[in-house]
Amino acid sequence: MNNKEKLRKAGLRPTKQRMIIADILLDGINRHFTAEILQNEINSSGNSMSIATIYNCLKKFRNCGLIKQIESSKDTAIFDTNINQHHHFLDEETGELIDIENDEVNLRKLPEIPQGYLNNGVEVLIKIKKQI
Amino acid sequence: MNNKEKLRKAGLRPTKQRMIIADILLDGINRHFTAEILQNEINSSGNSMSIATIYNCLKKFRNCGLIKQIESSKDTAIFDTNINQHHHFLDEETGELIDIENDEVNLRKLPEIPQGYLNNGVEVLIKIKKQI
DNA sequence: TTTTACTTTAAAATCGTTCTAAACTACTTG
DNA sequence: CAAGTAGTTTAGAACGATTTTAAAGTAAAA
Repeated sequence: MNNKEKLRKAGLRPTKQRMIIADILLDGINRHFTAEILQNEINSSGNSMSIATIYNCLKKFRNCGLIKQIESSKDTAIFDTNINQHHHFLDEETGELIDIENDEVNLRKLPEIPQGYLNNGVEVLIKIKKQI
Repeated sequence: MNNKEKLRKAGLRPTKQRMIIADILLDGINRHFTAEILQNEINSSGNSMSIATIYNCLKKFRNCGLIKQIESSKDTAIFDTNINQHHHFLDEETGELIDIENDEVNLRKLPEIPQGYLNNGVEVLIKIKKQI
């Protein structure tokens, strides 16, 4: 399925701008990125785009499940092109994130989901720090 | 150990402002809060404090391990008075966080920590959504 | 004490992100 | 294909959380 079809399937009009971003993000490679990093990649690809459009686009892509936003206490939103359930190592010093595939983690025991709620995904974060 | 001693032990001068905040936060009750919520509690306690001081203080307290900051993609920093390793349910719609005690989660298998790094804490986040 | 280093403060600045409203464009319908 | 309309993009203004500034204040050391 090409990117135009992916956008259509997600209920998004395949505009010129969304196609430029889809061509960068939806290439099957797992990446963590911020709006600013994406803007640099757009510029490097010989295109340009208003930062407002980049934010709009990221929000739409995220809401459609084309990308994920990572839970992070950094001041800049971090997105992930890996939309499968998976986990992360986090170096809190540098903010570096490293993917952990889902099958590398196994939960023996999970707590009961609160009354009236459904499980909507489990994320394991392993904080790491450089050895001295 | 009283709060003055706790601050001293953490390497922080027990100033008037830090004592006010310590009296609110270090009462043994587990709470999630933002700088704004804390400011309201300070005001309710009949005190007042510059917002810059509140941020300074939260940063110092966090760096000393007196409180924790929660990994969250919300635009406001969320802190936690529970400094023991534990986990959370997160309702992404509302942002509500519910504590999960560490012994309610058991990991059968953890990935190998990357070369040159040490494990610095594991956090499990279970995203939940309201049943329809 | 006196000194020194650290802390607090109000106000300004900064930074990421969102809003606004006008111009534009993809899609629908006739 | 033409015209309409609903959704999109844009630059720039606005916003909200947080940090910086620089001056005044305070705790601890000498």
